[in-house]
Amino acid sequence: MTGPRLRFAPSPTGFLHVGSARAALYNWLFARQQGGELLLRIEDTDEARDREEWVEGIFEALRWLGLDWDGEPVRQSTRAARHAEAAATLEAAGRTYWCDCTRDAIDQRAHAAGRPPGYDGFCRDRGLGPGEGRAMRFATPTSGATVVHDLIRGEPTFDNAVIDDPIIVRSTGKAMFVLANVVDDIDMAITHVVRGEDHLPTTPKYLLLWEALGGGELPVFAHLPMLVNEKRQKLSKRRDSVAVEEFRAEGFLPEVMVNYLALLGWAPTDGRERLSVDELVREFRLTDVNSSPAFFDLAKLRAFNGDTIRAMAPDDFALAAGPWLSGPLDPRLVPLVQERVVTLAEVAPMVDFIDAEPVIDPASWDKAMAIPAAASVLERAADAYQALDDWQAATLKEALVAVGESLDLNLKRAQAPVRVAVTGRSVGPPLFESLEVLGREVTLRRLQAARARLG
RNA sequence: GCCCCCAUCGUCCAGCGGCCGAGGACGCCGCCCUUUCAAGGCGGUAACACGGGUUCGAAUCCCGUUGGGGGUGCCA
Repeated sequence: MTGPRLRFAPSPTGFLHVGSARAALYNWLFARQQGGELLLRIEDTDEARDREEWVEGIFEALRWLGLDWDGEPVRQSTRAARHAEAAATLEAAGRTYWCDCTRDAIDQRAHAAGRPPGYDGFCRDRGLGPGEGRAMRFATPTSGATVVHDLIRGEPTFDNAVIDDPIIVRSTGKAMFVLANVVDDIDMAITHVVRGEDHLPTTPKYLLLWEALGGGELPVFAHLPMLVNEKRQKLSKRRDSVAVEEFRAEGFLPEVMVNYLALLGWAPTDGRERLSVDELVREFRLTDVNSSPAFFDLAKLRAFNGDTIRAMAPDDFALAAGPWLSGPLDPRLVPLVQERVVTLAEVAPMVDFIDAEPVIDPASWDKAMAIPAAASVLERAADAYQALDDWQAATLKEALVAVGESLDLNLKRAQAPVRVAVTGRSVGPPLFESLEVLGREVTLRRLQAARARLG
């Protein structure tokens, strides 16, 4: 007995969004845990919307997340002959008919008859043959019921009478999604179909087609809860910015994405939330996945990312942040910055004053320089730093404490003008370590420039 | 309209008939620490949608209501 065979079957119509990534992850976790296989199928049959660049983007995003797959990805577009063959089989078995109804005609008939929208089987018995503007429909049973066996949802049951006859071959001769999907799953010997809940309503058609094609043992289904936005609507590529590639660019860590995504719809029962990939593979249970939709909470993702960054070895952190920086970050500042960022992209703006002249933030300036003694602080700090023997954080701090005392200011207040003068902002890494790295010359120049600016 | 799915703190989860006067995490609030900002420590706020059943006992099972979502394409 071989392991289960799963598939992730995205259509290349955009970036990989987090909902798809979550589906890919759950497929991957289950396959890896069960010693099965995860196949990749690119459903590129929508010429109007598919773009080749998205295909490579999907591969790249999956690789970044650490989700690998078995064998070469299957391009659905290369399987047209098999789809046509399957359609011919169904036609020969008398399970199909040709239809020349336009969408308008269908709608008008429904409206005129006061029936709900949807195809009415108008062409079922017209005996039409293939031809211009004619599509092939699959004749679904008019009685009985079709049951979906779903690991997550139990057994959703659909009356066959309410299942419309789907178009399976377009008038162009190309297979529609349902047919291609079923034929490919049969040929790829898929045993478990793990996908979004949005596919559940079309699953009975899938099942009926599978049986009509003699696909053999039916796959087991697991329809995952949708990922929703703050309005509790299904995440959409257009409306919501949720591309995996974007999170990557913003400096989220791949293991954090995987950890967080895994928890959207599933959790171990002991309450642990920070799980390694190995732990996820070991502990994940498809049957324990929730059935209710989950909101993708950026705040929690950020919390996880910050935690993980802080837990990194400083060298690893510096290495990881590299791509977001123009040059190397002084080792003395690495741990200080590491503790203060949530994403890797936040590193650069935090230390930009080191290598470039500070950009003065007006609000910070106004607040720090508002105290009457600000000018004196800058002057005396410059004097003290000019005379300082030992240019180190500890002595720099001592000297400024003394300056503060001479002006009756505590360090909290005395450091503010210096910080803004040197970094341009009121927030940033610890001041004295920053000055140490900056060096005497630059520090003095910036203190004097700020003093001059004060007038 | 019709079909299907869903329903525990603001959010994500735990709970699978008694251990629940409901637990954890994120968020939020307060306090402590503190050279800014963080981090850290401590404490707090906050939920079983509603109504019927079943049962000695229900957040947990059943039915209904309400609410939300998805589907209903010659898209996938």
